[in-house]
Amino acid sequence: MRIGELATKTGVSVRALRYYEEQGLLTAARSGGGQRHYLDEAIDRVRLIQMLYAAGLSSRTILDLLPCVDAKVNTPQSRAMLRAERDRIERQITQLQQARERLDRVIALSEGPASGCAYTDTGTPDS
Amino acid sequence: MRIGELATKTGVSVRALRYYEEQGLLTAARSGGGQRHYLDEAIDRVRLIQMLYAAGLSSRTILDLLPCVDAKVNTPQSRAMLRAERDRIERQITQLQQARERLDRVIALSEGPASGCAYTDTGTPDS
DNA sequence: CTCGCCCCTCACATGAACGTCAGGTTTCAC
DNA sequence: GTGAAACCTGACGTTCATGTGAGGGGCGAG
Repeated sequence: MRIGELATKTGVSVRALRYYEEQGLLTAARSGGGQRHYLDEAIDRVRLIQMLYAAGLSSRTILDLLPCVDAKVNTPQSRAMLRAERDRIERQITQLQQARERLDRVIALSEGPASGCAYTDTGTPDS
Repeated sequence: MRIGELATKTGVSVRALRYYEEQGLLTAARSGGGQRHYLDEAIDRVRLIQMLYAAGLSSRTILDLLPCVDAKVNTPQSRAMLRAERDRIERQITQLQQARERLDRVIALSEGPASGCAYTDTGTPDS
């Protein structure tokens, strides 16, 4: 499969895919004229990369972690790295939960007492 | 208190505080020569801003939300905005939890079977 | 062979949240 | 009143993950 198809199937832009390759996160075979060809596995790979990006990891960190995830590199260092990142994520989850609680409190206040708000407005009213 | 002290007390850089003001997130009185003077309340304000930044909100979004949080602006629109952001945060928490689970699985694999790893290495070995 | 669509490689642009340097002013302790 | 520390306003630099052309080549259908 060529790059456009992979882009479509993963919902990631062509540019982003080239960028992933540039960063060493994704590899592709090249056919005669230099066009990239991907295996089906690339789809999962891209989804994993996206997941880690969404978790706030940098491409550099992802590059370090990928060998641990798929090639099963397994050294004390790699385990420490994995745990470190997981802990980072945990801390971030905690922070997010605090922020959410803060917003929840504000929301409760605004919806609660003396708010002239008996209805529950579940969507943004078209402005 | 002047900007340097506020920076020290909040752990945020002077530059960042000026940036917050530039973005309309933080206001300061000016003394004769143009220097910023902050009330003690500014400390909490900055901490709130940091919390929201940490939750991944943009300065623009924070700017929109702050009036709801502290000036108690309370309109259907503001409530919808608050809920929208809280939901965004919730979704991000979910994504992070998925990423964490993924890492947990990898960690379990690497520490578990046939790993020559009977000890539990809780820290990064000084490299 | 040629049209059209997809692909290629530069390489500059973007936006967010600051860092950093330059050149100048204010404040405050002494 | 004076010198150093802290502050001021620009304004350009940085990093990251892309967006966005420009200019040119690959490749299957007819």
